[in-house]
Amino acid sequence: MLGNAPLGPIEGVRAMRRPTLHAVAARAGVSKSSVSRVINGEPTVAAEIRQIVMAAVTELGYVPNGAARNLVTQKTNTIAIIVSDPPAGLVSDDPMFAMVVRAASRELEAAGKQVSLVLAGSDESRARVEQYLAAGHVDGAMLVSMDGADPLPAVLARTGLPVVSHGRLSTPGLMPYVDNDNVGGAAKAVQHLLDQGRQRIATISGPLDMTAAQDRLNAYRDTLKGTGRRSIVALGDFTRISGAEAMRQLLDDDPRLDAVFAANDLMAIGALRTLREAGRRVPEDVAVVGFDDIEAALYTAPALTTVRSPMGEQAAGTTRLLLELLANGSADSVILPTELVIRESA
Amino acid sequence: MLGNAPLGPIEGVRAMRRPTLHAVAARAGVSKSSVSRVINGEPTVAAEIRQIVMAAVTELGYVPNGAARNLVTQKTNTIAIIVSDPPAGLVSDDPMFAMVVRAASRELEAAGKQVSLVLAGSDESRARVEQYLAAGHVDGAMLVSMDGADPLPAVLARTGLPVVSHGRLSTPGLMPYVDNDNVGGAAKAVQHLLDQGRQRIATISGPLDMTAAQDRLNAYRDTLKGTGRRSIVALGDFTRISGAEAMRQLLDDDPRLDAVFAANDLMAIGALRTLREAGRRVPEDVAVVGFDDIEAALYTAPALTTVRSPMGEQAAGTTRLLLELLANGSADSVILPTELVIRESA
DNA sequence: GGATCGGCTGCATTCGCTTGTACGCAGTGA
DNA sequence: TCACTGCGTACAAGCGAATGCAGCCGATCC
Repeated sequence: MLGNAPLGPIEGVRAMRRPTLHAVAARAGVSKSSVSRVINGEPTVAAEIRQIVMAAVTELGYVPNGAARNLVTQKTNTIAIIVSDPPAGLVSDDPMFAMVVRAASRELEAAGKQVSLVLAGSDESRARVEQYLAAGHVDGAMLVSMDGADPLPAVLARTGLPVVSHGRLSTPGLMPYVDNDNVGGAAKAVQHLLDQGRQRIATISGPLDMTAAQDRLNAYRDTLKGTGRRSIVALGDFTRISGAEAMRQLLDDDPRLDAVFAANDLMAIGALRTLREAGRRVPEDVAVVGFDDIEAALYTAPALTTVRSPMGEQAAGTTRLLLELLANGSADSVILPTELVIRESA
Repeated sequence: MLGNAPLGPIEGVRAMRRPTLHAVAARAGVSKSSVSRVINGEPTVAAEIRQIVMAAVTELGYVPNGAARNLVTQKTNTIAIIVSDPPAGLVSDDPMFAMVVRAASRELEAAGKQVSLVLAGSDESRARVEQYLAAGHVDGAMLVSMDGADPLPAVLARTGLPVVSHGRLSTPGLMPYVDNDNVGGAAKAVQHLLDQGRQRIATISGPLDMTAAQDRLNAYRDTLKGTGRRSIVALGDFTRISGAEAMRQLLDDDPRLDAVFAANDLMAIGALRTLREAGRRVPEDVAVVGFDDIEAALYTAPALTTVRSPMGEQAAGTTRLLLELLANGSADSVILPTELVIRESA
């Protein structure tokens, strides 16, 4: 059906086939094996031959065919970054996505690996992902922001493919991961509010099928425990809009609250808007603390007090973990420290 | 150096080789060709045989090997998304990146294509990109946010690989693209400020090696022309911090300015912070208009008046353009309309 | 001077799959 | 009954590169 461009719109030199190993060998007057050895930098090649081959390579502009190489070596030099995709329509400018994907890609490219980006959304697409990985397109995979209900991690772990996770998974022991100290960070945030003498401290939680949200909520509760304060919880999903809505609900539930700990900065930003609309001053009337310390936290009015989680570090660390797993066959999970950053909002 | 896992940490069933076409054929008692035809959904297969083959496939859990398939078909079903990467260290939560990569990935996966994400940063990495594409790893590529100085577009265009660009390139005619109406949008923004009776209208420009920044700056100048107002320009690089700094500089240059058009929302957000620090009220003292209408524009205080550019649309459109190019051998560039969104800041 | 050794090369096989071609079989018309 | 269609199937030839193995060479040793 395709092929020799019968009268297609592209005319002229229809991309004369790229030169092959064979062509280079012929040009250099040596065997294919020798060319292959030169290309792969094997030391068992006479300097003179190496020269001749290199000359032929540059002359012909030879580049080894990836598919052929993958086929025979059974390796692809490619790593999949698998990101759970929010339901369609909900296209968000999630800073997490940008930071993580970018940092991980950099680390992988530095290690000479190629990156295959996979969005795991619907069930259907998840089946595709499984097929894709089973087809041997990649040497390993890195999971990003999987929720607890997702069956993908378990499936992947069973394939025998080296896999690591960016963030702890609900099901323990499936694969190594790099996470940050959500519990410690959230505790510091709430403690800071307590230290300020805040009496009614609410929280806006993330989606509870994600461990980061669970950890942060639990730490909030644990830190409040024994202080005589009750916990006031609203549920969000880590988006700005959900933060704004949750804040509205919190104000309804307890109009006298004087502090809010949002489980991430995006929701904190949403909460700030609701508070402004409600005529509450921050931090005088209500103190707000976020989590993550995304760049935007520096630009809110007032600037956001938050917990710094080293996202770039975490992504790079996860990548290195995978590379280690690939090299050694094993790797140990890592927890990165978090730190309170005090600005204006609390 | 590697290979048969002499005494590596991974023990036990070392992933018994995946079944091959051959194995399925043997199990089903037919030839490999028949299995291949069934797998590829060719109609010239008897229903009975198809059944038997399918049974064997599911029984053995067969998944065709990607590399082998790519090798013989000379296609990879993979598209590269090539994003110019800011210099290391400068890891940003660029909303553009998230939106574009996500939208494009979705569109590609919907079309059954796999996505290869490539960060083009240093010169060295750019050479790698070229090699990668020449190695036949992908069927086509999509360029994102290339600056004018980047030689990559020209190189790629010469390889004969189908390539499209997200956003117009400085060098015209190299490849089709999808852009949005930067000129029209910027004109609307500035006109809005004029309509308000603003007298001293400044602008914060983006990096001038990008066409989007050029277009927006030119439209600013053209719109001001003939109104008796002079143009006041500061240079940014599309980041928040650069917006904040540029705003500081503008206030130095002309303390009496009463309006600013920032070439994107991120810089507008930075400008808002500087204005707040300088004690200027927005919009009473200084009106601010941004560009892009990223989600964050809804959450600034005051909410940002801006020009909506359909980023997700643009990314999806660029993807479809590439698919069309792949299918037809040609495709026409597209310009998407932009629209002024009036909120509180102007 | 002849056997041995070590360093390089080239040959042939292999990876797993697609596809052009030859061929078998049953059904049809003469 | 036989040649003729046609549909479907099996066979075999690659796709392009990596690699174990044999063989060639000159150099070394006795």
